[in-house]
Amino acid sequence: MTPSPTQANSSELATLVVRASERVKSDFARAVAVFDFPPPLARAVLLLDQPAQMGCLATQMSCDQSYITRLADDLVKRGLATRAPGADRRVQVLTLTPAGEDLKAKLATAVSRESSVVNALTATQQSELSVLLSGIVNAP
Amino acid sequence: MTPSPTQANSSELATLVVRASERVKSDFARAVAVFDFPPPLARAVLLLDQPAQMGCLATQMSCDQSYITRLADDLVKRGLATRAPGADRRVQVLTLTPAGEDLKAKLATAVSRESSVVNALTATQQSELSVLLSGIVNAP
DNA sequence: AGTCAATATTTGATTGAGTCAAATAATCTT
DNA sequence: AAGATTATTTGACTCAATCAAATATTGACT
Repeated sequence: MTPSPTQANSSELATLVVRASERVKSDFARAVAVFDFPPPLARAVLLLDQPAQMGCLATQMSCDQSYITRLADDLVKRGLATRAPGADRRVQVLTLTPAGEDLKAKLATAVSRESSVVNALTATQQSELSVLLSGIVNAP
Repeated sequence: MTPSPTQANSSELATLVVRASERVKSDFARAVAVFDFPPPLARAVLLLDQPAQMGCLATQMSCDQSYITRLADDLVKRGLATRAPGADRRVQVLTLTPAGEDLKAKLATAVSRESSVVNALTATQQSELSVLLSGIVNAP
């Protein structure tokens, strides 16, 4: 029995998903490289909408908390954020400095400008894509 | 001016693409973990349809050639492939051993069984997705 | 008040996936 | 035959991220 076309194509489709993601990531990396910024750090800056506690950031980035500690070290060293204990003094609250807010705005613009997702698809296509990918992400 | 809905959603869509890819990769990793197999090595095995020269494999996996050297070392050490000089004696040709072919078949089955892309989308949805992602991947 | 469990962050060590540069070997061009 | 090109290999290294253990604080219970 020859392999069903569905099976052959599904593997190609899986690699296409991965390649699209690599494209998204490289768009992102290229956009932030201009600012001499490692992508994970840029991601953290863009997620800091309001002062956030570190564990929360770890959840959003779905990574280990200890990794956030190191990103935060870097942000503070660059003068882009401050770390201050919260009301509950176990937690540390990260807050962007004015320089951080400033950079965040520039990053957002650059990232959006470089985004193939934005540039290559119409709004309609974008929402179709969103539906399909949600199906994958939310699969059991 | 409030940010246009398009701009807000495009960043979400970008992260959705990345999350879908992470899902695809973790499906893959879970499928091959049963065989005590690092994902990149499994990927190489699945790409070895016919005897292939190493540089070619590097192109397919879009990675540095030297990385293929190390994967090949591992495959040979595990008795899954042999390395033999080709007609052009600069090149080394990788060929799956019977054990390698055997494992490859099992890997293919397991990977396809675990694939959310297969399991969560209808055939029609899969081809729609393919069109949209190609648009991203082939963007200028 | 005092103890015990749970939560948040930090540090040091380590892993995995890969790159880069230089070395070697073989082939092609002239 | 010389020099440029191509394929692979090796050693050193980077980057993103995790794990395990340590520390500090809080909450719950008695």
